[in-house]
Amino acid sequence: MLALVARRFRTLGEPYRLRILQELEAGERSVGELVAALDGNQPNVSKHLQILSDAGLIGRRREGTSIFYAISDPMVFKLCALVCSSEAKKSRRDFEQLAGQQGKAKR
Amino acid sequence: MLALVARRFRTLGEPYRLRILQELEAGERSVGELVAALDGNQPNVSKHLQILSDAGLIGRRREGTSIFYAISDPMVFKLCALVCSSEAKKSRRDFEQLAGQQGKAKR
DNA sequence: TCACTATATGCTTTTATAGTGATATACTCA
DNA sequence: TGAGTATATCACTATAAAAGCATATAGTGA
Repeated sequence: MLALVARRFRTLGEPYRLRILQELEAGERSVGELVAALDGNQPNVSKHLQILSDAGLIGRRREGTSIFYAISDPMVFKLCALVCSSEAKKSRRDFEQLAGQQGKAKR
Repeated sequence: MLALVARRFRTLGEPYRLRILQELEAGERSVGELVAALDGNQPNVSKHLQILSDAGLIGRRREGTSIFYAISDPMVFKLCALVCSSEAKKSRRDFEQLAGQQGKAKR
């Protein structure tokens, strides 16, 4: 169970995959569109899409020879929002601590 | 920015670290206590604690020669809860899809 | 069926990270 | 200050996952 959760987090722990999700947040995209938008190479994008799809985060739909991917579990954006706000807090803390140390150093 | 978020997810993408967090959820623990509870070796636990600490998820407090770690960002448990519920949904979907396929195969 | 396009997969190299044992550091007490 | 204990760090090995290239598969239209 714990391993499953860890696996899910790891799936999200790749900047490139987050970029893909970000792009898909605006609406569904074909592989080609993603490759163009993210300036990546096609096999690599396909592989990341496979991983996201296996994790159940995105879904696929065929249209002619193209395949369109779309977010299937909007939870990911809640997760990102939580992490972002937490990250912001941490940055503030780090900054204040740094400022505090410099204050001490001056005395 | 995106890289920071990814990094945070990756920090959580390790079963052993999740176990540590789970253990800390019950209250602060010294390194030795964690090593005993998780049946791990000390250097490894220390390294994971370092990583969690760098991410700002846990904090440290010294008491004599012992160092006690404790959750400093309870957000992690919200994250886990979200992932767990999403994981449960996915499992249900997978199961139903499998059941559907078997139904077809029988005909 | 054949050429063409879009996407997926296999294979190899590279990189990142976990685990492990030895050792260093920090603290306490005699 | 020296012995003893708790924790951290170093150096190494092993493993997993990403990038990249070549190639396979699936669909379309002539």
